[in-house]
Amino acid sequence: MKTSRHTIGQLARATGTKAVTIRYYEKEGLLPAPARTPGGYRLFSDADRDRLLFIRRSRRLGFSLEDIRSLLTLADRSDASCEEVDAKVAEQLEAVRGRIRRLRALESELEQLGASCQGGGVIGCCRIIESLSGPGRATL
Amino acid sequence: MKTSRHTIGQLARATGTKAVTIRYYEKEGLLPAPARTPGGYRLFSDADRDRLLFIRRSRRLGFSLEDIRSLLTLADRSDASCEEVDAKVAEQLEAVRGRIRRLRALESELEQLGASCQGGGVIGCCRIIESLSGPGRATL
DNA sequence: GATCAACCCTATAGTGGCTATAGGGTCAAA
DNA sequence: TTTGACCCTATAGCCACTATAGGGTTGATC
Repeated sequence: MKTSRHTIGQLARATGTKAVTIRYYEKEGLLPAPARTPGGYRLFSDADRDRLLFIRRSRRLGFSLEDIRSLLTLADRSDASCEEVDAKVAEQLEAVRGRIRRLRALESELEQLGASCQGGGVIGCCRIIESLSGPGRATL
Repeated sequence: MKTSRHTIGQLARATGTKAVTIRYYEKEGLLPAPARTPGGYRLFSDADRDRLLFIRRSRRLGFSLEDIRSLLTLADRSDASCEEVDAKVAEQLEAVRGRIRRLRALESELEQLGASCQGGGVIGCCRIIESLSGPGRATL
């Protein structure tokens, strides 16, 4: 099984990533500068493809590019300890849980707001607008 | 009770909004251009403060500035029907629920990922890195 | 009236993670 | 050689702010 070379379009289709995004990752230093054809087209190796898949999977899990940069650095040093990786995952999990909590609070506020309006009325007596408008607890 | 005038700093403190943000809302047309002192300082009325509070409450509920623009327009025409307002709220509620669903999926993926690593090991045999790295289902 | 700190002004650029556009060049098959 | 699909770079835009630079105003105190 020889190592094949792929154009950016092939890589894009194979990974579900847009070509512009791949170039962006390269510019950000997440992907190494690939080989080029005489005409300047990028030629990616299988290793490049694997690295890109790693990035995309991590992004899907909500990691920032900065996080992914660290994860990649760790992944490249196979003698490093697992602890940092573990910590990053735990941290991300906590961040996600925090976001869920805040969204749930939002959800119930919006439910209440929606329930206050039965429709058919006019703005003048709209409870939603009323409740967004005040009462102004802020005394200036 | 006379209408008082407030500097941007007073308004900022009263509404929990940074002065730069207030100026930004003005530039975006969400707040009207306020009165000015001879020296050019902004002077806000109580109506301005109420409008800003409306904006901030709506933002806290996750509405975009574009949504808020519509809500403000509706709120200003007290003879308009409630339906549009109601629809906006329902739409926002759906958006929030969608985000919660996606975050919950993320949460459980991250839980699995975290559970796969017991710590103490080295990257070379780290299940997390392994699982982010592959198996490459994408056959190129 | 001078001084001072606290406040305010505008304008511009940066954040993250892309996406869109303009204006071109390359490649491979027919 | 022509066509059409593909690729290149560079720049600007998206959202909702935030940060910074470089200055001017205000009002209380001396």
